[in-house]
Amino acid sequence: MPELPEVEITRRHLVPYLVGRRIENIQTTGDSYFFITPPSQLCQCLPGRRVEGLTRRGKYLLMGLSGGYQLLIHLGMTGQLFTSNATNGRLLTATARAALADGREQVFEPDAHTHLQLEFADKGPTIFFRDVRKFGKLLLLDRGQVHPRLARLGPDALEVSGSVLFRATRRRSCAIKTVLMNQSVIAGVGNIYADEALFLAGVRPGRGAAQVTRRQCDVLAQKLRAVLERSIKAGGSSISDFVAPDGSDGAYQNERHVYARANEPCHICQTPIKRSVVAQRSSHYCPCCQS
DNA sequence: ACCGCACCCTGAGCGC
DNA sequence: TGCGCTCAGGGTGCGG
Repeated sequence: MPELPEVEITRRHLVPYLVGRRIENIQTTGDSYFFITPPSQLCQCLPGRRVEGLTRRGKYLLMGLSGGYQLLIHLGMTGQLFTSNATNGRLLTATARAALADGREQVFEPDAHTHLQLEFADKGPTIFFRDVRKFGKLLLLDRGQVHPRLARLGPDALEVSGSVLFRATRRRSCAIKTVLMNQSVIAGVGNIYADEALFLAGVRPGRGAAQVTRRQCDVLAQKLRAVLERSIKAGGSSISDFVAPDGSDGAYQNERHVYARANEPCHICQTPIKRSVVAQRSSHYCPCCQS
């Protein structure tokens, strides 16, 4: 489940593999709703273009292309971007794993879930976009076009302040966790890091947003930034599908305090972690440390 | 303006 | 043992 840290790690890994290279050819799977821009149009527009940059807005990646075009990528829940020299067994078929064990050069074999392949004029590593559940999004933006979804995004979660959070929580009847995950309030926070930051701030996910004090908003914003920065350092969370572009797994899942730890003891007070549903999402908290 | 819900899709896990 | 069904999972857009 890629959230801000996983998207940022993906971006950092891919920059050296993308920027300055010229796309020669692309391959796609067939029309599907997650291709906001139809594959036929991508095939027409992408080849020949040089990649000029790769930036991130919240959980979105923006690949800058020559001619002023931009490819907008959202990884959804199970989206993966990786290079053809990635060697994570979870990405490979049995044949490819055997080849790797034999010391032969590993070749990722695109499967039915590999929706986009970028091949480059320099014949170097290919870039793959794979998404089993198809919750991701691919969209080509024309010169100067700003997608409404991007325009609506709030400040990046790495830069969120207590005052932004405090203002957003006033006169709202929803739960504090709903506010944290609202991308137009803060861009980049999903279920895992919302639960973790709420734990560190001592606030229950289901607490009414308007009941959170100014002081708690400051702490929450600070913990949120800390948790995201720490996860980026650890290589992200590889809880289900996340694999970095070089094939490495993240390690942040080993540092989790509450997420997906229902019934396990709290790291602080040993009370069993509780699971509840907030905003239609499973939420985890310590009933003793959080109020 | 804000909130809650349906929907997108597939694999894992369970029951028969 | 094997088949088929149910549901989890997160973000977004839409309807109320």
